[in-house]
Amino acid sequence: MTTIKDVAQHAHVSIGTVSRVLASNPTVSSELRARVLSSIEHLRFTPNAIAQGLRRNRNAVIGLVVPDITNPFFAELAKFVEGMASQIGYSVFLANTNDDPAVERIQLDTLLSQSPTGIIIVPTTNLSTIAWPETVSTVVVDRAIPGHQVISVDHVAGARMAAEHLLDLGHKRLAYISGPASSDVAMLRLEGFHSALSFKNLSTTPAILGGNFDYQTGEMIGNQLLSQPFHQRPTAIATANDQQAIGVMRAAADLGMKVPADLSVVGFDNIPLASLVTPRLTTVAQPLEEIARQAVASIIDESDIGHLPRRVAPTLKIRESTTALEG
Amino acid sequence: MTTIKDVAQHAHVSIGTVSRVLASNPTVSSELRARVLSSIEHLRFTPNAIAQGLRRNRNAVIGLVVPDITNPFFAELAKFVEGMASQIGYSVFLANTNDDPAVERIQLDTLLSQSPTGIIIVPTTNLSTIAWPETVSTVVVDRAIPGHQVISVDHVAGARMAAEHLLDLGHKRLAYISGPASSDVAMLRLEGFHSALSFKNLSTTPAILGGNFDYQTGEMIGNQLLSQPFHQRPTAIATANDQQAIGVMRAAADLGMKVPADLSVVGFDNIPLASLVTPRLTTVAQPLEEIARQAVASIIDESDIGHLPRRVAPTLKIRESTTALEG
DNA sequence: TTGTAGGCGTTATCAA
DNA sequence: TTGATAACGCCTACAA
Repeated sequence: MTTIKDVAQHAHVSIGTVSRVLASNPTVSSELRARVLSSIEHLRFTPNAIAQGLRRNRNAVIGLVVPDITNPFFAELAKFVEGMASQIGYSVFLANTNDDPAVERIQLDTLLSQSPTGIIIVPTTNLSTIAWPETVSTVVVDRAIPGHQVISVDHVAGARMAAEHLLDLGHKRLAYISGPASSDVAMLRLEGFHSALSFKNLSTTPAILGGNFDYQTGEMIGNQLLSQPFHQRPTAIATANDQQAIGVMRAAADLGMKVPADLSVVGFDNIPLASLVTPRLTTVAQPLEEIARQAVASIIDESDIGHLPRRVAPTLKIRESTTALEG
Repeated sequence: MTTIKDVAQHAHVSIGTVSRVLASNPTVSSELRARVLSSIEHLRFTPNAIAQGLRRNRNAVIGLVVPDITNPFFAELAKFVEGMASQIGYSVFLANTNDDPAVERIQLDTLLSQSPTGIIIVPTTNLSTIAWPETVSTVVVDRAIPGHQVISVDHVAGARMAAEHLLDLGHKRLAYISGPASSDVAMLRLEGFHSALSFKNLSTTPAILGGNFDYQTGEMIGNQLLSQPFHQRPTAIATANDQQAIGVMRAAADLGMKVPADLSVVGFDNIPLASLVTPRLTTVAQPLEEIARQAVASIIDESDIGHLPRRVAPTLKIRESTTALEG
């Protein structure tokens, strides 16, 4: 392993000078700078990030903590975060919590022991018990945690858009599949759904059922909902995320129902898969790249110390899984 | 930030002693050990991984380099790797290469600057130009790279199983959608497909078409294949991975064809989605958890220095997308 | 403008 | 069995 010392010897300068050209310190003569640069090139020297980290008490690393990287939504977030981070020379730690607070604690502890520059987290708990070193900045995605920077879509507005879309299509018997009651996101989206309905007079109150943010929940509750007699079952179902929506479509297919002819379905998140299932899923899109961009930026850029919650606007992607109610 | 020094003061011992209890060094008296342990507890001390890394010239970190974390297959690999790593106190770096050799180089450079214990990589190039420090062990997944430990599924056997399944069902006009010719994996799977056919006498030679390992390729080539006149188009299509297979099913649906009645489809990988699409996809399953287990183990366990390629056996998951040829 | 030296938190070697 | 102390590779006052 070649060090700053080797470079110094090779260029016939002191290690201080090498360090300064590494830091682009302007106080070094162009002559020496050239010599050092060529030595660096010649020796294929890369500064030891560990040593830099120790010295600066801060490693060029960003921690990304998500409930489940297998969830396409988080995978995409990870892709964007990793892309932006590596562009500026940062590495990213990936940590899965499996939605388990105990695991989350441990993950954060080992992450913090690495002195990351910052941590981007989609938390499963309220984190209040964690001792955050002041040196590591954090960005919370999707959830509001007191004392931390927050970035997320406007969940309420998004769910409202979904519900309004269904209502505009003439649907009256709606159902909503929510996420776990312990999830702020689930509650916000549910609130959005409700707020849209409060403007209309519906002959029947919509069924609200909750579960997890996964395919299984969608399939199970969908099956339950759609197994009801014709005149009771919903003509449209909105869900708290795309996985659930796809599960619902799966259940509908298993029951011999056609989407959207027999049933309209709207999801949330716009995961890549949403545009690939049959029929293509109408859904509320999160501007994930923008979220990742802001998250990384606010970690790197220390000038940005305002703890204002940032809400980014969702957009409704109308595709094939929704249609106007017939007759 | 509390350090080993603080602990030493609090426990009225030297920092050497604290370091020794941290290392579970048996040469420390049980009395002092107890004092130190309680001080550690009391001060909520966690050793600084960066400092340890500098001293040991090796950080408790594993690098995971994949072409695209958005690919469910790699996402699942990441989940398993991360799970096993964090269980033993290791963190994992995630790096996306986008299948770009130049990006891969840069990613590896910044990764190596962090002195990881090892790197698990699904390479896009042959890596020969990279200078690997001897201190960081590597495991290559899916591809054989001279000089590196390799773990992968038996691609040839897997593709052969898929082809044989189709032949057993009576299909005669087969087509195969391959991956990029630059990919070893694609070539091995293609070879497996061919080897199965060589046993049978087919009235027509199967169409072999190549593209990328993604939905789009499957959809595009599928469309092309299925747009042919009835008596020319294939009755069964095998693909190089599940995304392509799902793309094919998408194309079939768009053309008004039913799977499996009008067309049988077999994928490869068994991504989570495979069992959720309609119809559920018949596919060749990779034992991903086992691959992850072996990869992590061979990085941590230095006794395991044999560079034997390890091939793990695939299994065929027969689901709903394949059926016997009618008439 | 350049060089020297102290220290970041830890481990490991050497005495005691 | 324990306590000093010298590195590990780098940055940054401080001197020159």
